[in-house]
Amino acid sequence: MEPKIPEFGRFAEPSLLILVSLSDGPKHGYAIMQDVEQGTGRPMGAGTLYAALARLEERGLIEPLTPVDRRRPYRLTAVGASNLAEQLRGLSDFAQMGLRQLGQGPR
Amino acid sequence: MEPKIPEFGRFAEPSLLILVSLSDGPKHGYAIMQDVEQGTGRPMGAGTLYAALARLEERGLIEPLTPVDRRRPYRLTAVGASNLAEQLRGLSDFAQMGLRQLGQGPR
DNA sequence: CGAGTATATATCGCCAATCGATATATCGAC
DNA sequence: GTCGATATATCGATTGGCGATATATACTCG
Repeated sequence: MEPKIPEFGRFAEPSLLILVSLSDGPKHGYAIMQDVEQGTGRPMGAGTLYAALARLEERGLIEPLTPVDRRRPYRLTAVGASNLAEQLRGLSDFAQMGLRQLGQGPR
Repeated sequence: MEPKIPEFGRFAEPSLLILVSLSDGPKHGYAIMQDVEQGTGRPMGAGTLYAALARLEERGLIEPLTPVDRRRPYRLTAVGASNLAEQLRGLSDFAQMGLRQLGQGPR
């Protein structure tokens, strides 16, 4: 396990999925659910989603926009975006390294 | 979030780290700890490690070899290896997709 | 109009997993 | 013989994910 890989401490799958979805532009919760389900093939339960949204906001990675009707949209903050980029780079490096070590070329 | 990405349900960071470490060859717990710490820069506590090892064994992803002295080495099973490969491929695809969407080329 | 489905958010409780701390024992070096 | 490194084990607290349930509005089709 030679190469150093950067921070991706306690990376929560649903949270990452949410951040990636939001990197496409602001969305409200339900739209994120659909987007993620459509992208992964697996639905993300409402419990998971809204809990994760609350945590992400609390940590300043996303921020709420002004609600339209019943919709409460969120967008990535600058911090959230750079944090996401860092995590994804770390994940990518890690995956590449792992695959290399497994003896199966990096795709 | 267009492209479909394969299964990597509830991917546990420490477990993945352990599997990747073992993909390099059989190791006992303490050696895994050192390997991971050296590879990530962050130490993995003993609690996390041995709990994860127990789970991985229970699920047939790793198996114990005959102990030498105090050392209880483990190695990847075939199932563990293919499972790991699958997860890493999923992670890699996911990371690539996310980075692309973030507008920062795939490295 | 009325029924049923889709949209939309919220919350509760269970369980799985991580983390930090602590315990215990052996080994090697000095 | 003491100290630090090696080695494994376990406990308690916290976090986080998941499934279920609740509630309300909007849309569509007959």
